Amino acid sequence: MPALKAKAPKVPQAVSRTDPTIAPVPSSESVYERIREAILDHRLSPRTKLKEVALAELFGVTRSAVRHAFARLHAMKLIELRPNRGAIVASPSIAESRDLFAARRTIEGAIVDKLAREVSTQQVKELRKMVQREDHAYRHGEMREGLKLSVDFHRVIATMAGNTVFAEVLDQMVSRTPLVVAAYRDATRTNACANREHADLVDAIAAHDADAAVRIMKCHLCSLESQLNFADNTPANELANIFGLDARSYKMPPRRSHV
Amino acid sequence: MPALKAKAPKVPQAVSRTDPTIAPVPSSESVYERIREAILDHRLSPRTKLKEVALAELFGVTRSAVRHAFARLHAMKLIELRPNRGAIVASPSIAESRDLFAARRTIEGAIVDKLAREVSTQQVKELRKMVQREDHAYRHGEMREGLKLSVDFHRVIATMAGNTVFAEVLDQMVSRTPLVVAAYRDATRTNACANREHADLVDAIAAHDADAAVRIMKCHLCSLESQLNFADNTPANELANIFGLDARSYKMPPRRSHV
DNA sequence: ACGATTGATTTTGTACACAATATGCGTCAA
DNA sequence: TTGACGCATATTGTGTACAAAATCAATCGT
Repeated sequence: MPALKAKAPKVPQAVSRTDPTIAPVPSSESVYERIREAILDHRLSPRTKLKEVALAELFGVTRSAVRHAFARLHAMKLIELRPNRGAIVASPSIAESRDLFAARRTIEGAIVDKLAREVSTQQVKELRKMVQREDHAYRHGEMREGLKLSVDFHRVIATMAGNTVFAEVLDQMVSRTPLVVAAYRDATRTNACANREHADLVDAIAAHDADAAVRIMKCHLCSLESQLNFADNTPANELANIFGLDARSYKMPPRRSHV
Repeated sequence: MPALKAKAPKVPQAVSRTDPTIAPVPSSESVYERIREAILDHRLSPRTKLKEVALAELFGVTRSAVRHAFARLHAMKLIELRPNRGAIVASPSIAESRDLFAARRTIEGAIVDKLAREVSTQQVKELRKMVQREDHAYRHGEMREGLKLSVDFHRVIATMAGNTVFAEVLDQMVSRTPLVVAAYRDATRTNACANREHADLVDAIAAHDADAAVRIMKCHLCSLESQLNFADNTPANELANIFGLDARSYKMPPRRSHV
């Protein structure tokens, strides 16, 4: 059977020069993007193991590139790096998930407060366009596209507010949120209602009503959080989270048990 | 000279199972820590070039380890990674510095608000001890130690507040602040007065007076920021920042100058 | 039959060699 | 003298080989 462990998929990775695409983009960048997208799209579930060689062959790059991508994904808290045991898609604990939403309320509250006071008509126009596209996607049942646009909406608001530090921090938090949703979403509910709240938020911002904007944003985030089930959903992850263990490491303790 | 490229510093990484915390694991950890400390201590100035081989030989590790450390330092925004041109200590722009302080006011405000409501007597005791040690350091002229304790004070408060997401985010921001100070500090002033404000803050927290604690924290941060000189200090960095350029790349424009 | 242990295989970690790029210096022409 | 060009050197980027560690499966002892 090992015979079919063919070297065939061994792809020439010296393609850098033969590849007509622009040079300045390292191959690890695209790997990072593709894995990131997959996690945000819920195509990769929490705790999924990410094998270096498999991904390298899949994307036609070397392990080094995958490894670089892993480093960035780890910095964004999207994956967990376990020494000598590889990378897995991060699985936020319940406490961490709650903390994440609490932090988002504070930070996005501050962001919309600032934006509502300083927003330009051009920016309002752009925001309305985004809400419209998001609405369109949801109406046509394109949930995946809608989710992505919804995430982008929060990112764009953060960027518009003009504080680069906040924007960077929030980018990480917004990216982590889909992971929380994937881990704890309540199958009996739907989170498509978010769009209405986005529209209301833009109205408040357009009216320069900072207080209302802050209130709507915090309410929006609370609403998102309340749609999650921190009680008994996704039991496998739950167990692992409760005990703070990797689901695959139950056998570890015996090592020193008889000492 | 390559003779002293000692193989000696082989580090044991088998401790991984005992430490479930975040862990890229390797000997690069110590390199990361040492460079980080050096930046926080103002021993490494903004825009200082960090050569991979030099650091590798200095610390007795391989380039790979230095490279891993660079990746983490970059994630913490402590260094800048310029493709094919190496790493330099980050030099925050004026706008970025202001954004950083604004973000800290918001986040640390939220943190002390939470802490003031939930703090335990044990935690208060620990905070008072920290203030005392900091005071002791400053009184004995140990500015470097005082600065480190001052930074730690903010980190400890963030940890005590119990929101891990906030704590992580703030850790990055607090770490970046010494860089801002290094780039824009006003030589005519002293920032040793911060200690009194720390003491007042602990008093407010101990009294569970959240509003006062928030006010004092924001005031403290404003006070820190006001001690910086965003006008004409450290002219070299200033120039580079004004034009958004790397100080060493003035020769770049000629490329298309005659078009 | 169950659990622990050992060995084979898979998977990750690290050092190193070579390639690509940037940098610095010296020369040359206007 | 000034600016541009090109070569020599220095520095970073990347692929690969090897070593260390974990995983899996089958075996052995109780």
